[in-house]
Formats: sequence, structure tokens, C-alpha cells
Amino acid sequence: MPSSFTIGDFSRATHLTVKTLRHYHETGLLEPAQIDPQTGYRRYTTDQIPVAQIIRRFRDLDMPLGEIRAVLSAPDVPTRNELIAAHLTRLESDLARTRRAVASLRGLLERPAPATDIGRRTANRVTAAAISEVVDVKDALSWYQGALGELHAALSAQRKIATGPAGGIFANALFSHARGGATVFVPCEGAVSAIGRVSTRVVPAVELATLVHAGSHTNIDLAYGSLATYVAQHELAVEGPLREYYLVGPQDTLEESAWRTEIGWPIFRTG
Amino acid sequence: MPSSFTIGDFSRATHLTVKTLRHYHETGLLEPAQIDPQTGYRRYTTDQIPVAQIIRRFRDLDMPLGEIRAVLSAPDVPTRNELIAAHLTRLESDLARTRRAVASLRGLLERPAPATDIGRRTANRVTAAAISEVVDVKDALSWYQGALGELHAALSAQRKIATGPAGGIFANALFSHARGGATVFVPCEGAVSAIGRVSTRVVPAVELATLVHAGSHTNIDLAYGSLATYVAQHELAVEGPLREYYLVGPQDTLEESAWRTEIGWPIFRTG
DNA sequence: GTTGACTCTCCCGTAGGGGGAGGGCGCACA
DNA sequence: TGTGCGCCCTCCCCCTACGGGAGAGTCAAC
Repeated sequence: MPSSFTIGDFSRATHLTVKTLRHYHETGLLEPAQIDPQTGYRRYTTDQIPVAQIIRRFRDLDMPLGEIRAVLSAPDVPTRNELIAAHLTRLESDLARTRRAVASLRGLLERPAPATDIGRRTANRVTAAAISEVVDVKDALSWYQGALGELHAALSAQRKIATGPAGGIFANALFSHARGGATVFVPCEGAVSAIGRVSTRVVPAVELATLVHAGSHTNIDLAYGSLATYVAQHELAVEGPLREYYLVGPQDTLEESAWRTEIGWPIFRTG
Repeated sequence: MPSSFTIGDFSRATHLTVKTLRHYHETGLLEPAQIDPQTGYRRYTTDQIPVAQIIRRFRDLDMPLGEIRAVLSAPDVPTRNELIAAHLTRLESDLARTRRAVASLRGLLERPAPATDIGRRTANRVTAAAISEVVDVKDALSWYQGALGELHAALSAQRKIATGPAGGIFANALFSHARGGATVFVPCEGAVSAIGRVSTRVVPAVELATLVHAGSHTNIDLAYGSLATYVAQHELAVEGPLREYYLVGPQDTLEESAWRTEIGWPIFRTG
């Protein structure tokens, strides 16, 4: 009387399909209690039903199988709760992203694109404290916020004053391949001692076509589109990595609608 | 001066990766304005930037590419808005599902499973108005609600009175393969004229191990687990399709916590 | 002519399974 | 003793929406 189930009975007991159970066996998420060495038939026990129910709940929350495995094999309750909380946090940020996308879509469909004010200017060569890394474009926002925070901390620790707005330099590959070199800098006088990721860099001069984008970076692709249209219609040569200047940004206010970001496409290379 | 872009420039203008643009070309979602017949190089125009921006917004909402194509090629604005609204509705129901899953998970982790009251009874053979179809298990809830509504409508149109609670019969394949035959029936006296999907059926007698599940069907797998454990531990033979009786269900109240569903596993076949 | 950045096609991989082929196992029914 | 049915097995291909990388052609500048 081992009270065991064939895979079919177990699937009906748990409402997981036979295919799914085999998949969970393959990936080691839920191993049958026993396997008949002759026939290869899987056998599940009643003890495994609650486990399967838990797995089902996590899958309903779109938790990846690997994470579920981690939760189930967590050594203690706090560890387990931490993993669960991390996933719930991710769900919430997904929800926030969705809300932003809905709002943005509505704006795009209802209102015509706002008039844009494109200009040209020369960005002078400056010395700056900078952080450079290869990043993924979808992490760019949180990355540059973190990097900017670190830069400001390093400057104030060395009693240095920023001599202009913070900026960023982004390789083309970052956009066309979703991954590439990125630099955030804060211009300042003289050299900065290297602390953590911070080092001193000379930001070269460049001629830019520029446009100031207002609001959250969710919609910044609209500004890029306008700028691209402008340079295409004026048959300008575009070359080199992109510039952004954070005139008003997360370091100034949490109110995203107040942000002002100047984006600049380099027109000529200046060596 | 065609104001056109290479794929790389267009990707930077729209923040869509080169890979993504090629994929959209392949699937016909966004065809380049021109393709050099010699080199195969794709060329995009400034006109396509707003289209790409719209596509990006829909993708941010996880709309499938096929649906986006439908939206973009919608013949008129109402059709388009309908498609969008349908997708937003789906997003909301996903959100509701997530909320339910969180609540259910919390309950499962914090509270022990409630004691269950398993019994056995014989379901007598009855004549009933019934609807049978092959359905997908994830549509089961809305399917049976619709079917039940149709049954009640047919009965009242013919001035017939239900002689017992409504029930369902579900093939095992429905659970083990996520798709299978399902029947919803309302017992009544005499034959019913076939209207729409409704026909008269004899529901055979069967010996059942039963359990009354309280609350929303989100958690009904717990009841199934208890029942499966019971029959396994009592070494009962289980055979034939599953029964459910909707003692209190969506036809009675919208308050899901008040629902009472008796689920029954057939113990013996009764011909 | 050569470099280096860019582009092309083609193939493979992802997560979480679904669909189906081809074959073995076990039991009831005639 | 078939034979039919309903299980179960493995193996392989399919799906979405791309990403990674190989190998080869293209373009513009130096």
C-alpha cells in the first residue's frame, strides 16, 4: 500500500498536465518518488501533492522554474521569504512598467507629437569624473542613476564642485545591439582620485545636433526619432557615440515630469 | 534626398535593435521602405519612425506581433480601438489572476490546509438538459458559466424546472492533457427541445467519493488533491470522468467565497 | 589597398511546455 | 487467444520574440 499514483492520476490530482510533470522531472523540479526500472513508468506519492500545489501557485505568478527550485530548496524560512519577496517586487515593477506603457500609448494615439526644438551647438572638451561600463540597454536607467550617485559621492568626498551638468556618452551598439559601452560623467576641475568605479576622463569636444526632452525616459525614443528625422532631412553626417546631458534629472527631483534631458547626436567627428 | 536610414541608423532612431528590425521584416510587421537588390541592404525612411514607435509601445504591453499587425492594418479607427481594448482587458484579467495567485499562495504558506470532509454517495441516473464540448482547461471556468447560462435560458424558455443542482462531467484528458471533453447539465423532467448547443442527455448513475469545496475555483486543485489522497489511501479503483455539482455557484451569487462545489471521483463504473 | 565599421544570411539557443509519431504494457472482453 | 483500448514511454519538432555568433559581402575613409 504505497499510495502511489501513475503520472496520469497524479496529473488529475494536481491539475498539472502529463507533459508538464514530465518536464518538471526532466528539469529536476519535481522528481517522481519512484521509477519502474523495467518500464520507465513514473510513480508519485500523496506526499508530493502539496509540493505540486505550491509549484502551481508559483507558476501562476510566472516565477521561473529555476527560481521555484531555489525557493523549494531554501535552507530556512527567511531565505525562502526573501526569494518570494524579490519575485513579488519584480511583479510590481512589471506592473508599473505596464502602466507607464499604457499611458504612453494613449498619449501617442491621442495627441500629435509635440513640436520639437532642435538646435546645434558645440560641446567643449572638459575634464570630468567618469564611470564607464558595458551595460545592457534595458538596465541603462537604473545603471546611470547608480553611477551618477557614485560620482556625486566621490566628488563631495574630495570636496570638488561640478562645473556643469552631468552627461552620458553611449556607444551606438548600445541601441542597435541592446548592449554596449556607456559612460556617465560629471565635469569638474582637476583630477579625481580613482575610487571604486570612478576615474578621471577627458570628454572630447563634439559638434552636436541637440534636442531637450521633457519628462520620463520612457518616452525618450520620441526625441530620438525627431532628432534622427532632422539629421536625415538635413543630410548631416552622423558619427560617433551619442551624448546626453541631464539638465534636470533624478539627482534633482523624483518628479519625472520635471526632468529635462538634452540629447545630442554628433555631427562631425572632432578627433 | 530620400532621407533614408540604414538599419543601424534606424535602430538608433527608434531604439529597436537591429535583430529586432530584421525580425519584424521577416514576419512582415515592419517592412523596410526599400531593399537594395544588389546588396540586400535594408533602407528605412523617416515616415517609418512613428510606426516603429507605436510598435514599441504595443510591445511594451506584451502585445503579440500578430496582434500588432492586426492593429496597424485595421481598416478603421473603431476596429483598431476594439483590438486595443481587448488587449487591455486581457492585461487586466492577467492582473486579477496574479492577485488571486498571490492571495492563494499566502494562504497556502501561512495556513495549514483546512480539514476536509470526504464522503461517498451514489449519484442517481437522471435526465438532463446538457451541453457537451471539447474545451481547453484554462477556458473551463468561463466556458461552464456561459454554458450554464444557456441551459437555464433554454429551460425557462420551455417552462421547465430544474430538479436538482447543476453539474458537470469532465473527461480525464481535460486535466492530464489540458484539453478534453466537458459536459454541463441541469437535471429536469422530460426531454428538452434542442436549442443552440443544448440537447437532452441521460446522466448515468455513478458511485462517487465526494468533497465539497468552498470558495473560488482558483483553489479547487486543493480539493482535488485531498480527494486523490483519500482514494489512494483507501485503495479504491478510480475510473471514468469526473463529476462536479454546483451547489452554490456563479448562477446564484457573484460572491465567490460563498460558492460551494461538490467534486466527485467515480469509484466504480456503473455501465 | 587596407582598415574598420557596417551589413547580409544562416544556424542554434532560450522558457515552458504542446503536438504527435512510434512503440511497449496491461487488462478486459469475446 | 486474439484484439482492442487506454495507458505509458522516448524522441523529435513546433511555438514566441528575439539574442549570439559564424562566415561573407559592402561601404567609406585613409
